[in-house]
Amino acid sequence: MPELPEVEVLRRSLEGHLIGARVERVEVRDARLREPVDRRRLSSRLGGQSLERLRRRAKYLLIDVTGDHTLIVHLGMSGRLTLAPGGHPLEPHEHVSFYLDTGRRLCFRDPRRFGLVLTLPTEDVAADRRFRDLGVEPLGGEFDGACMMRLAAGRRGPVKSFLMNGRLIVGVGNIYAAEALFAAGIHPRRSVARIGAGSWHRLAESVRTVLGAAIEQGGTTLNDFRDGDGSPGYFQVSLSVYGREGEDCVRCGRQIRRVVQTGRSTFYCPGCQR
DNA sequence: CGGGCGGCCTGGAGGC
DNA sequence: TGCCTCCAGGCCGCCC
Repeated sequence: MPELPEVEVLRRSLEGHLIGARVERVEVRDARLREPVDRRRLSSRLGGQSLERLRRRAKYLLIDVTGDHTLIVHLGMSGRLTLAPGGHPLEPHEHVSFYLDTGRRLCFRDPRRFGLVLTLPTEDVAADRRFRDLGVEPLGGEFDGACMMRLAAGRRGPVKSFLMNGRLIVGVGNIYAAEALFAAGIHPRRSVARIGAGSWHRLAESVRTVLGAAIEQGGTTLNDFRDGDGSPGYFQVSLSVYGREGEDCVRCGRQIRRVVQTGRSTFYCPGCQR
């Protein structure tokens, strides 16, 4: 479900409700996520602590708490993190619940259990194996066409795989890779070795523009994305190619195609993307 | 070393 | 209605 825009929308929507709140209790009902949830660590590191800051790195949500620890949440494919009244009935697949002194409950639910909930000492986050090899933030100041060109130097393989390689660039998943390539007029199968400076510049701009627009519109809700307040996003109506196989291209009128690339669907316009 | 692919899970959609 | 297959927004590790 969630790529960078969805996690950023989630972060922004939760921030106002969570900063300053204290965790009274953590309940783990099903510890079997992508990695087993460490119940005792979660409780001892979060219990009684206040939430101080919400950050995002790649598709991870990072919540710094007093006591110098950080709660790390990754939504995987089907995860959600929402606020509910403390006594509200459990959501389906609500595997982890954080009971707050505001009378509300932060609910982590994840039917497919590809998500992640863990804590680390704040000072250890950057060097942790999950974070140390992450690539550049596409909305950060250092990301531009020249940066992409450097990252692509000496590489081969299709540009779509390059865009989705989290060791190079983070946060761009299957939806936004397709949308950015459409916006830049680049065919998803084009080899990175055959992209010139002008195209890299356009692609970098497209990535930033698409991600930024998606954030402004509350993310993409295809099935189940919700922000912290339970509100869906609206960017799905702005998608030009993703999920639109057989429809007419908004720009040139030709039919959008779907192909499979490294096991995943790729949508593109054969007229606009070369 | 880098790229491709299967596997991890469950649920929803669509075909028969 | 029910059963089967396919497909899904991410990521890791194995294989070549």
